[in-house]
Amino acid sequence: MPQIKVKLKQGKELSYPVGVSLLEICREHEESCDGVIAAMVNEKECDLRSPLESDSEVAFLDFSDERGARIYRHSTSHVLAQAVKRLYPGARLGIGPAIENGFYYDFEFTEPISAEDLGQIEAEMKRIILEELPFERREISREEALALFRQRGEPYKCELIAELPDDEPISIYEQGDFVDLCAGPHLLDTGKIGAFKLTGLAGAYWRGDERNPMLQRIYGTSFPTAEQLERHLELLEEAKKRDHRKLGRELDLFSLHDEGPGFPFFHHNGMIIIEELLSFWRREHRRAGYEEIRTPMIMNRKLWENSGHWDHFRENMYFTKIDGEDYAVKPMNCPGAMLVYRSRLHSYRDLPRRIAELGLVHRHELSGTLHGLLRVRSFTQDDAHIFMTPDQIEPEVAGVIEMIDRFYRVFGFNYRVELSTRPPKAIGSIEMWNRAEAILERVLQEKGLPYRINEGDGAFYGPKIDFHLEDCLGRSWQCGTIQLDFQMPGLFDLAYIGADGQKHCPVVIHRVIYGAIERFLALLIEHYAGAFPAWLAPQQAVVIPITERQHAYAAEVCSALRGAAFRVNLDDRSEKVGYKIREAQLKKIPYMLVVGEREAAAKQVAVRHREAGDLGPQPLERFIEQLREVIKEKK
RNA sequence: GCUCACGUAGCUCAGGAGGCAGAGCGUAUCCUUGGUAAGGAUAAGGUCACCGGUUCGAAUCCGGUCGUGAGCUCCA
Repeated sequence: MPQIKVKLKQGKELSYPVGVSLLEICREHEESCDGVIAAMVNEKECDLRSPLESDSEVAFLDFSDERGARIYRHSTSHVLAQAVKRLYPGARLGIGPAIENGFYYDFEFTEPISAEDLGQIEAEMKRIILEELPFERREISREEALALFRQRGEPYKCELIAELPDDEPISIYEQGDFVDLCAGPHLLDTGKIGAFKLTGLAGAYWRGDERNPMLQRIYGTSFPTAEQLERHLELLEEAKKRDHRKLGRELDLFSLHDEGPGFPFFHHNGMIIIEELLSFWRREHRRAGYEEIRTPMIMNRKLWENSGHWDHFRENMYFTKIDGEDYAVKPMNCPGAMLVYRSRLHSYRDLPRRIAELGLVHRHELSGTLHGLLRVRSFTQDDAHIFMTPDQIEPEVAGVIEMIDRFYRVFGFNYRVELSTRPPKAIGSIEMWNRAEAILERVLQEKGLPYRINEGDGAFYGPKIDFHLEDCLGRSWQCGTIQLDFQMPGLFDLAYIGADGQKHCPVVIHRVIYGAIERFLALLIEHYAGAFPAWLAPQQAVVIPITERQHAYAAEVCSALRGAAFRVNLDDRSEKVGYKIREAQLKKIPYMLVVGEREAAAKQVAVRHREAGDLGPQPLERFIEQLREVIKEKK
């Protein structure tokens, strides 16, 4: 019998007869096969059941490997689909991939199901797991596949098969009475699934297109052990405690009202944080050579026709009539900045001209997309438009990338970068777009920033580099963005006089750092779980007298701190220290200054820090210096 | 906008086969002056989201509207 060479990850080289299965190799050479989910054969994911036909490099995957976890959960989604087909034979299958931390499967039910039905489906899944049905792969021809799924009444599967590329082998996986079109690989059998839970039910358009029918998507997750599942669910519960909507109410930062859906109301505490973010922002921007302007909220329709917004953004805009003429509430700041640029002549020596604006924009977003402060209908962009000569593009884009990185580091945010390319609804020539995209890509590569390409997601006037941050549940939100624009300066007839004495059209970068202050604040709340560093904390310290006899001294301490420009309050209610401390902890105030008889006599304060606890007494002056330092360092 | 779910006191939530609206926290007043995460007493507080229907009677059942949540689509 002919032999093949098998090289294992550990470097061992073995010889086996052709057709040996990965499972046999695993049994011989892995300490335990229990946790092994699938294998990588020459960098390709494979079922353990599959035979080896030629010399191969083999590595086994368990749940700790991201690919292993994905295969594990994908197999769970097949069990879900099997359970659904047993309970609802008329249900049609959509797709059922693994996602981050779980999986989903889309179905079209004859009658919509509700969340209460998930329990029954879970019970059926448990039965399927106990049946230990093997996942069996088969490769079949396109005709066979179409016939099979047509006969089983699966039009969505047929649609997928019809669109598979010609050279792609079509594989199906069978487990007992269930068959699914699937590239695989899968677990050995359904019994290998340890613990799972169905976590949600939602609508989802077939193939993500709103013109298609809406299917019902069942979400779930699975883990090898019940303990791991339990821990995951607990982590989710913990994460929900950081939710900015909950903390925003508890810390009195902002509120949302039926009277203005999507239009947030900021309270005093929220305003303090915003003001700190903005003054930091202004300092940094002045230093980086930006000027600041403010343009009107409402401008004439003609401006929006000129800018292209009327044609490309109208469904997101609000309108009004003034003296019988159409006006629009600005959804973007760029046209205003264009007018400011155009209000005087420019020499190439004036460029780059960096014009910033903290502009409040309004956009009509679909009601179903509103989400706390993360998705609103009015928001403040920390915008700037950089007017440049073409040869200034790369250094300016690089400068903005550095600035965004500098800002996000201050808060300790990890971010993800995307390059968004030409959308279907775009203005300008394809050549311009290609050029602009190439420039952005080049700068990203020079900066060595890892990035993902987001095909067709650019603004209508140009491609962009987007910076994404995550919320408490790991959902990703676009914040910073750098958009390159060769179109709008031309539409507004902008010019500068070049070294050659001729008129030239400048290029523009649209960019934001925070993105929207509202969204950034929401992410900050979740990032810090409401416990803001002292420079941002609405209240930086609270003075806590122990008895009424220290009220006068406490008031003195409080006004000394206020005199030093700190945000401090005096808690002179007739409550016990423990009570006041508990309340200050819950309000996440960084410093609590307890003053009793001893402190009053020695002109001291007993400092308690929100996280570090009791730090003991110290002279008031020393505390003031320390707090000043902490605030300056933004720690 | 679409799918499913939800809407009871400032907050968190009970309850309700159709018959006087409940708790804890918070708030107010009084007592208590207490050394590092909840001292005690009393009280106030709700057209049960809104509009309509069924009914002798609706917070409860039905329909609609608005809002909210999880997703989808869309986006800073």
